[in-house]
Amino acid sequence: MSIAIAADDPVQGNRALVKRVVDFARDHHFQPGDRFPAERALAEKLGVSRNALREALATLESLRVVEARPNSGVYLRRTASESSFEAIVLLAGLGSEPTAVEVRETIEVRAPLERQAIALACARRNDADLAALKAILHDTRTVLATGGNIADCDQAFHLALADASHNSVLARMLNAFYCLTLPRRRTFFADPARGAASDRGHRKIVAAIEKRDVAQATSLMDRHLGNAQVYWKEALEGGRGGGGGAGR
Amino acid sequence: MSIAIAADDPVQGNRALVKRVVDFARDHHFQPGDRFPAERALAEKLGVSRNALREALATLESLRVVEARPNSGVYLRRTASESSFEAIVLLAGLGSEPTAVEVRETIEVRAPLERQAIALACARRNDADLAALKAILHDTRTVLATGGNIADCDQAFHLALADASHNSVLARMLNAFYCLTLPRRRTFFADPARGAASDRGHRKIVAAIEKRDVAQATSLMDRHLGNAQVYWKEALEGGRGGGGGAGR
DNA sequence: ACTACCAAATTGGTAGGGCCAATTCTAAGG
DNA sequence: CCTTAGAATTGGCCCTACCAATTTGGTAGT
Repeated sequence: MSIAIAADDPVQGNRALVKRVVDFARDHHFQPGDRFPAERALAEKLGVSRNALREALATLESLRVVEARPNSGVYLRRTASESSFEAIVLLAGLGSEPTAVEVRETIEVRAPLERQAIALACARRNDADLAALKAILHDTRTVLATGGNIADCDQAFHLALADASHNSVLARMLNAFYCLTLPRRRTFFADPARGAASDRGHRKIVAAIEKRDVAQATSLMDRHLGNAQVYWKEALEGGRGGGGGAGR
Repeated sequence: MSIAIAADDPVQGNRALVKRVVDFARDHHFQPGDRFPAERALAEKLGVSRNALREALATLESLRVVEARPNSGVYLRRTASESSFEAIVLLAGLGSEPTAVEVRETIEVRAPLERQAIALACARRNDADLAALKAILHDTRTVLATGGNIADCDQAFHLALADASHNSVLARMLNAFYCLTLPRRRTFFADPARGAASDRGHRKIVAAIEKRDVAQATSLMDRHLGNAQVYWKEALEGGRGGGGGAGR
């Protein structure tokens, strides 16, 4: 597939510092609008130079997580309405588990996008797209036959699907959403039954895309996303640690 | 309304430097994967300190526009598939006009999100949401009566609509999309006829939301977005400068 | 007691210096 | 021609210093 995965490289360098700054806010029970210590003080407290801290703050500011007011201070934004969408992905990749509300909201956004992607894929997919999808299905079968974990295959499939929509913005966003649930996905697919079920769903979807049957394809995708919703609901209501869902 | 608008503050401080770095890449006809000059050299060429440049690069890296490889250099990413969604908004705010492809792709992503937002709004809107929407409609009428520009009212309306979905992720993303077309919107609404037409559409949508009529509301929204598509198509095909569309 | 005003401290923004570790390039040596 | 050791390059990081704007505190005048 053509899209490089984020997952392990979101600002890999100062990634750690960015996380520490976020942790600082969390550990101090920051409320939206709260002010961080002065850069000099915070840098000393974190044991880094002011330059390094400022680069981390520049990152957080570009993600709209914080706001730096000249001659005043650095303030935590009202994340609910002001912070960047990518910030959620970043924070998720940083280790902060998403809350139940974030998961619900994310699913509500992802669902119509997946629906749109598959609709566009039906209309625009070319032979190369189809071949790529089928190749991934073949790989998946091989992995399943040996009892392996199909997490990588699943990711490849969804990326190929997003590519087939021939909309790079859409592909990017779906990729971001996918990465959001990456940590749980491998655990999820540890159960071979889930892998097999996922594979069956994928095959039906590819068949619908091959026939360019939009109605059938979107219907199948809706069912898939419904499953994802169920999994997440169980995982979150059932105590957060159940190794549960990362829908397909 | 509750959401603060991005528009004029995306990293206001080093915003200018970020733009200059992007411009540098553009002016030098950078291709994806191309390497920037060394930080020291680039800082001198841009007439800024290395620290300031590094903060700008940290911003661009967090937006996945560039990638810094230690002991190697800073490289331009394959923006089509690797750069952040927010990067488009940033670059748009920086003055770079979106390309026709970007506009098409953006509309294709925005449409299902608006659809989802209005569906959720029908299900979850409370009296306060409805009151906010109606208050905006009232303001709009006042502005229209005096022949003013309803760009601000339009923005307030869409923000209130996004808020009524009670999904902050969705609201954030729609806000970002809205900001993408902000520059053209005021020009668009300079024509009072367009403002009046937009207002009529808004009123129908509010009525549908009040009745919690999902089918009616989404249908109305689809029609609106269809208009938007037409406007953009005209604006882009008709020579890019037509003062055209920022369709609601 | 209240106000007006000025100076000191604070703060983010920026500059420029330096050192390190890893990579890459280069040239000497086999 | 290949190997290898050293030099140059590069991003990552730290440190000090200065600036402009704001905030803060006290002081003098009414």
